[in-house]
Amino acid sequence: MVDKCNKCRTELCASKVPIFTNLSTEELIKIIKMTGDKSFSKGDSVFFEGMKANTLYIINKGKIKIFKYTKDGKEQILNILSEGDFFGELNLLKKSKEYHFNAEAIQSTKLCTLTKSKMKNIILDNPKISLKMMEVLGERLEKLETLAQNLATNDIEVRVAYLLLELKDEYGYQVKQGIEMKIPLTREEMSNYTGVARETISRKLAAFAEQGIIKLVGNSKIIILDEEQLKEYI
Amino acid sequence: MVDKCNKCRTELCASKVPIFTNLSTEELIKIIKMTGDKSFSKGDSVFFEGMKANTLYIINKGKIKIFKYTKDGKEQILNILSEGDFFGELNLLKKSKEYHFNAEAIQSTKLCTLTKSKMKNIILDNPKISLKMMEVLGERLEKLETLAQNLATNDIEVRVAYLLLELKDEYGYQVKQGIEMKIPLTREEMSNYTGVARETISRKLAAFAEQGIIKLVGNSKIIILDEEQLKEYI
DNA sequence: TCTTAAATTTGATCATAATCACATCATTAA
DNA sequence: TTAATGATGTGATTATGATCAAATTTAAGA
Repeated sequence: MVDKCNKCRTELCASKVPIFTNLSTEELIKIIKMTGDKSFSKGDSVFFEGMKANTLYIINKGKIKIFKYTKDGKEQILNILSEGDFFGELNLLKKSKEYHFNAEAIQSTKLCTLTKSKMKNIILDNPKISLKMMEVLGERLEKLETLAQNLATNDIEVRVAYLLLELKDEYGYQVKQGIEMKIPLTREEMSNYTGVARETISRKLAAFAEQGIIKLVGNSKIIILDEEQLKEYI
Repeated sequence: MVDKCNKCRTELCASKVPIFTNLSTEELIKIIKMTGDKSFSKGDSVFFEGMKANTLYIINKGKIKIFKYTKDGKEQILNILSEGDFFGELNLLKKSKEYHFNAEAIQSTKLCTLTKSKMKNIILDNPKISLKMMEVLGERLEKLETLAQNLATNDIEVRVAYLLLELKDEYGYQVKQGIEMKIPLTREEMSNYTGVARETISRKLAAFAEQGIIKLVGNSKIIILDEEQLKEYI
């Protein structure tokens, strides 16, 4: 029973995480035994900005949006994380003991949890993990730099084109017509990621569709018909 | 002669760098022997986006701005780095072999240089360095998240207030009237950091001065008279 | 399938910062 | 000190996206 559970957990959680991929099977099992589980429904909060931070979360299934609130109460989405991604990790290293952003499930989501102290032990036992983590942090930095660059751009079409290409990288798959993607974001969340009003997102998407660059199918499916033209905006 | 040089270098470079502070004196000297030097005048480029990345830079003296270009050719400043900061490090870990941003001296600047392979050796010899580096990367991530949050804010006064408070943390010192700071940024660079037009920066600063929140002295000195009121914008 | 609430789109108006043009100021070097 | 040059400030205009107010569409549940 325990074995079955461990095997199942191995397949579903720690082994999926890039930062753990260098470890031996024994190490992995040791880690898996330390993890806990938590389930969240769409719209549930994992934690809020300002809450005491003592847990590292690893996404087993589902999607999490990471965001902060701007002065006027609007949420600014910083990242959308999927299966295998982890978050809450910065607070493992820093003096600060509070999360500085909010995490909320945008789909039905299962998370594995590791306490701060257990994660520290794992890192101390396996120094290579920190190298892997640095790599992941570096990628996240680069992504945020690009986000900042785009938020600074006053040309709104550039921002929307950037959003579409970001989504493509994460959710796109080839179909006859072009690259189809089932997006996990509502128009409002697209607005909160790009800093562009919800109505303006609608209008720009409609304009792109008009030009034959994309095709809108319902609310959550977009097909990129002409990727090259989209790229020219950036 | 060599000893004197090493001692001098110890004081001026590697020992200043937070990621090296845990090391023993012998380790430090070993590292210092590996570093090279480079000097830059105000306005000189250290490297461009797309250039082959094989060097880690440590700031010995001066200031460096890190930026990317937006589609329309405007520069978006991502960070202003000072003495003790390092940059170019992400490329030590990633497959990517090219810098993905530009670095330019905004003051007369001296840099210490470490090649990619030498830095790798140092990390392998001293696993604790990677923990320190993670901490620094985490701080940089947090800063960028706040930058993104502010660039997304459509209220321009919020962005300018944020800029002033950022500058205060880095360059402010108490005087009778309030907190004085000698800013290393031109109005244009403030514009390129906040994503707000240069003229608008001028106008908003003038408005803040009008309200008695700040006092402008020449082009590069600002005194924050009422920090609380400034904070209320954020 | 039908119902219904929520999400999205569309239209009209408005506010505001970008832009352009130029005046003024500050700083550096002679 | 004075040029001379680059940086900054100011005014007027304009463009554009935010906002408000419906209308419409979508999607989930009965």
